[in-house]
Amino acid sequence: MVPLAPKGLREREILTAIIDTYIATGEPVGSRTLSRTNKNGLSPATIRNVMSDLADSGFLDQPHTSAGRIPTAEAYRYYVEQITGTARLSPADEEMISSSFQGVGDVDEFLERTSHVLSLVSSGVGVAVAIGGSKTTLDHVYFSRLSMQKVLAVVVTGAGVVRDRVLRLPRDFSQDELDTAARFINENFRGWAMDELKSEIARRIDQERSEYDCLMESIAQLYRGGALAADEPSQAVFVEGVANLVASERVGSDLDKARLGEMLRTLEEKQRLIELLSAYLDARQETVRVVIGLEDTVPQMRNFVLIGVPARVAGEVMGSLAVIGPTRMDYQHTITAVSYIARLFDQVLNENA
Amino acid sequence: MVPLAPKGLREREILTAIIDTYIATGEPVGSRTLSRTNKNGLSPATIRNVMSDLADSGFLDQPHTSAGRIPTAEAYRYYVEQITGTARLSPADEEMISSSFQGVGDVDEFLERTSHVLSLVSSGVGVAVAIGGSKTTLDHVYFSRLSMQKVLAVVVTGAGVVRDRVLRLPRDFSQDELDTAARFINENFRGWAMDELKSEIARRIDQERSEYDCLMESIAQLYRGGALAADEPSQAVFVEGVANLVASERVGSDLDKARLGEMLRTLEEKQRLIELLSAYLDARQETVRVVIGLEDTVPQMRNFVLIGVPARVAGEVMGSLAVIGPTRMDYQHTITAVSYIARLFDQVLNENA
DNA sequence: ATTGGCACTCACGGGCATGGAGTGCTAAAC
DNA sequence: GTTTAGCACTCCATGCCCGTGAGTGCCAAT
Repeated sequence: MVPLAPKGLREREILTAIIDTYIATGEPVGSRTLSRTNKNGLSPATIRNVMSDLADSGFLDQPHTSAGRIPTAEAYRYYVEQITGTARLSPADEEMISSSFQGVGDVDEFLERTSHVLSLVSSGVGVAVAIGGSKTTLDHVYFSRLSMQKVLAVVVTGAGVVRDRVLRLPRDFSQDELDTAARFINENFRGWAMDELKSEIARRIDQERSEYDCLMESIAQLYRGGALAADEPSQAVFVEGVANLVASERVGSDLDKARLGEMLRTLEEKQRLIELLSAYLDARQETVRVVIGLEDTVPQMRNFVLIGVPARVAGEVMGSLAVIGPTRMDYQHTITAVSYIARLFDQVLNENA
Repeated sequence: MVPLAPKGLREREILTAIIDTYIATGEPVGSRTLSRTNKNGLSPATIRNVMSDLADSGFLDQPHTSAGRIPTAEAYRYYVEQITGTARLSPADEEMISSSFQGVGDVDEFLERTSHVLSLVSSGVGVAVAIGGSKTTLDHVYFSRLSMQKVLAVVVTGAGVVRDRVLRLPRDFSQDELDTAARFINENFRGWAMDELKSEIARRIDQERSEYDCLMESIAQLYRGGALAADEPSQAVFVEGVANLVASERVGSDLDKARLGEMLRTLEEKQRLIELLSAYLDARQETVRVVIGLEDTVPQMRNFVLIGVPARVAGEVMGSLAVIGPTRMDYQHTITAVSYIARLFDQVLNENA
């Protein structure tokens, strides 16, 4: 295991300077350049020695023998830890961001705008996914007959999330039957956790199989039709800002067409994104997580990082917000922006509770 | 105005052959190549003469003096007209496509899958937008109190489209009030066109301003809160397959990073896409429209074409389906695929009526 | 009308020299 | 012991040259 941080003060200073200039320029940085830019009047030779040490401890790489050095993943990890928590968003940015969420009513809408805003304030792709957590509770359901064997089911959860679905059922239902079924569910199960509710209904269906009454049979059919599927992975995935991947000068020029294509493809695979985010973002963590070294699990994302955080409303996880961007990015700014939006998320949607 | 089609039979044959090979190879095609590939034993010199004529009448271009010829927009238009209506989708493709729409319940879901399927079967980007046409009719509404001053409004239209919205209202409503308002609307306005309904309600609100009764006042507030906004541009835009823009070998290599970036940006501007589609796809037209020369209105889409069709359910336009792809594409296949999906759209969603 | 022949034009790719940036090492200076 | 200057060496990027190949346009012959 490589050491988590370089030992000496001098080493740390120089490493930070290298990363700063590399992020700014994108060119491998050499000792001469550094000696000129840096105020402490160290000669190129001295810096060379330090750089050599840093390379030995795994913080720097060189693309080829006679090129400058570039930071390794380890170096970025050190760098991010270094700057974490030191700054806040500028008032102008806060204003810009929070005004983007004016008039947002539900989670999906918020997430959609999130992906948009994140793509604007960062040099990466804004990603937001909704996870229908199994801890969501039922507020009420509503059924409406649309046509022969077609029923509209609306489920409102405790957190104010609304899901509607059109069900295709094996037999026709009258609106009266549907109302009765809805009333029964609402009176008996308001406030229940969705997964408990579902297993309870499954249990009752089983139990009363022999002495089927009409109501239970209706509910059984509605249930099998997927009426209560509000907690199924809702698959709401919002991705915006892919243009940044090609337009931003920050993304390495080594991103050739083939890899760019694979990245775009990956970003369009919603299931994949959900897995990716849930793999890296622990629901328990409160703070923004910066994942450097995405290529370990997603090879085509070499030189990309994930900056994300679980999105909570009143403590309950409703999804994730993240930026997927080039390692060469303004970490400071992006981290604070992601964090700020997560705070807004709670704040804005809490009013629903 | 350039002539719509070359005159001679020989000219037409050669033009078609040129376009075919250009679509296949992507290289400017020269007289020698053509003379070898084409069965009719014409010498390169003859072909050169014909090509020269075709260039004069505006069907061919040459990138530089000593290169082969490439088809102009006009040539593609001729080509598309030529092949229109001559072929059907292979049974395997039909099977693949129609199976992609298994279990689809509502318009948005269908459109989302459409964009996906189109991106798979074509070498371009699949686009599908929902247009809340003003001719939609009301089936019924349903209001539900979520919390203080927050109300869930669900609008079901005659075509079976469901829209839910969370309203933030100036005062609190009890569920009873909401039920009364919903009942009033449902009993009086079922089957009305949404825009007539809205102006009628606006009229009544105005008229009864003096002798406000309680019910009318509730409805006024719900209406102002946006309860009936089901026909507002629903902004549902689905875009998939942008990876094709970089991965497909069909897209011209002249698509440099800058332009690719602009295209991606354009494809993410939903409003822009809606305008683009509605500008080119006439709601009255029944058949697939092929628009060659997108660069006239959207400069960054040079060398791209739009293949689209309005999506109808029982004659009512619900949106548009389209492919935006490189001029070098399999027109035959894409056109039939788009057309087939439009037919499926009607078929699948008609069951809702 | 069609064809063969011929000179001319470009784009593309390989080979080669050049310049610049950077490293590593060693020996001297502080 | 740390820092620095000097020097040889490596490697990439750039620019240039030039040969090759594909293609055109034109003209004269069939």
